[in-house]
Amino acid sequence: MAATILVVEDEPAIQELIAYNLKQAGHQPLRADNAEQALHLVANALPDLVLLDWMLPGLSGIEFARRLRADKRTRSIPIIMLTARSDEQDKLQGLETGADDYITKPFSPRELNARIKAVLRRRAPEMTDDMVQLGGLKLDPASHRVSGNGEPVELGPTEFRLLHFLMTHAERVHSRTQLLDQVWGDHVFVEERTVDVHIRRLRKALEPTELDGLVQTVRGTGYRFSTN
Amino acid sequence: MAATILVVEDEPAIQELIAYNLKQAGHQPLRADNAEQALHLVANALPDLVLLDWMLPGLSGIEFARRLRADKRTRSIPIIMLTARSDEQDKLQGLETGADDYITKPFSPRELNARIKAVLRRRAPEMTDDMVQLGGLKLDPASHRVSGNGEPVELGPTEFRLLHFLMTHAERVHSRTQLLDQVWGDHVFVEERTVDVHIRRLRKALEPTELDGLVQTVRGTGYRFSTN
DNA sequence: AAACGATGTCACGAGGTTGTAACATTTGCT
DNA sequence: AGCAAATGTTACAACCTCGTGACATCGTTT
Repeated sequence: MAATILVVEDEPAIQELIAYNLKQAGHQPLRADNAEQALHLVANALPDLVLLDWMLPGLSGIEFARRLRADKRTRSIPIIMLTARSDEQDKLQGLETGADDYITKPFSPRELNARIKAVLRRRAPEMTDDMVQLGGLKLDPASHRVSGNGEPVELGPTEFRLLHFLMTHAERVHSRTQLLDQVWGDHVFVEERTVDVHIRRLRKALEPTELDGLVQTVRGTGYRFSTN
Repeated sequence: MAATILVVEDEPAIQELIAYNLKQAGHQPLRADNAEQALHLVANALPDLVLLDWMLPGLSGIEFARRLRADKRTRSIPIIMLTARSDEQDKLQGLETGADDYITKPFSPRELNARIKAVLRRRAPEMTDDMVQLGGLKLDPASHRVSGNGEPVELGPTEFRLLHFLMTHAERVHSRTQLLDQVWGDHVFVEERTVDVHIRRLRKALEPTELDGLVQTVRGTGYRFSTN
C-alpha cells in the first residue's frame, strides 16, 4: 500500500483516530481540519486518496469534492466520504459529485481499511501493492522488484508502471491513448508513438528471461499482456 | 467499450464531471455547451451515443434531438437525456422525440454507466465489449481475440470489425451499403464491391475451422451471419 | 564540470493491410 | 442451353503500422 491519504475532518478526536489507524495500516496520513486547509495541502502535494467528512465548517465537503473534480490535476483522486448517519440525501449528492465510496460513522478501522483498499483497487488496481504474478512474471510493487522465471529483471520507472498496469489489466487490449492516460496520467501531453518506445524497452528488458512474448501487439488497436 | 460519446451540457461543472467519468469508464467524451456546437461536432464525426441535457440555452435539447432524428445519417444514434427533475412532461416529450433512455439529476456515475451500457447493448451491441459466442465461433472484443471450435483465428482489423458486427447482428441480412456505414464508418467512400473482398478474406480466415459457412451470401441483397 | 540514467521524439525500413480492377465462376431466368 | 447480372477470387500498388536505433534534453549524481 503505502498510499498518501488526506484526511479532512474537523473533529480532532476522530481525525486523530483515523490518522493513527492509517499509519498502522502503512499509509501516510495528511490532516486538514477544514476544506480551505485541505485545498492548501492538495496544492502542494497530491494525495493518493481523500477521506472526506461531509459536514465541515466553512466550505462544505461537497464543495471541496467539486473543486477537486474541477481541477484537471486533482480530478482522478479517489474520494471516500464520511457521513454522520446513513443519510440518503448526502449519499446521492456525494456520488453525484464523484465520490467513489462512502462510509457511515461510526465505523471500525477494519471497515475503513477494507474500503480504502477496495477503492484503490477499483480505481487503480496498479496503485495497490498486491503482488502480481502472471505467466512466469512476478512483479512486487512493495519492493519495486520484478522477476521472470526467478531471474531478476531491471526496469526503468516508466517501464515498471507500464508493466504493472498491463499485468493488472491482462488479457485486454489497451490503445496507446488509454495507456498514456493510465500510465503517464491524463494531464500529460506526449506523442502516442512514445508508448511504442517504452513497450520496446520493456520487451528488451524481458528478453533475457524469454518472457517478452507476454507483451503482445494487436495491430491497429494497441497492446496486450497475455499468457496465451 | 471505447465508445465516442457526445456530451451536450451547458453547466461546466456537470459537463466536466460527466466527461471525467466517461473517460474513466473507457469512453472518449466529446463536449458541447449548446445544441449549435453539438450540431457542428456531429457534422464532422458521428458519435456512438449522445448524452443530452434537456434544458439548454438557445436551441433546446428537444429540438436538437429532433434534428438528429430527422437526418438519415444521424437517425440511429442512441440518445440518453438528462432531466433536471423527474418531470413527467419532459420525460414524455423526450421519449416521444426518440430518446432511448432518460436519467434524472442528480445521478451517480454508476447509474450513468449502467444506463449507457444498457442502451449500447440494445442499440449498438458492437460497441460493447461483451463477448459474442455463436455457432462455435467466439469473439472477445476486450482481448481482441477470435477462436473457432477452440482454434485461434487470425483476422485483420477490418475483418475483425466486420465479423463483430455480423455476429452481434446475426440472422439478419445486411446490404453492402449498410455494412460500409456500420463497419467502415460514416464519411468514408469506398466501392461497394470492396465489401465482397473483405467477406472473402473473412471466410478464408475461417476456413481452417470449417466455420466459413456461417457467413452467408444473400443474392441480390447482401450478407448474413447465420448458424443455420 | 562531467557523467549518468531516464525520457520523449524522430526517421527509416520491414512487413502487414486495404481498396480496386480484372478476370472467373455461379446463379437465376428465359 | 444461353444470357446477363451478381458474386467469388486473385493480384497488386498505395498506404499504414509498428519495431528499432539514434539522438537531444533534462535532472541528478559524482
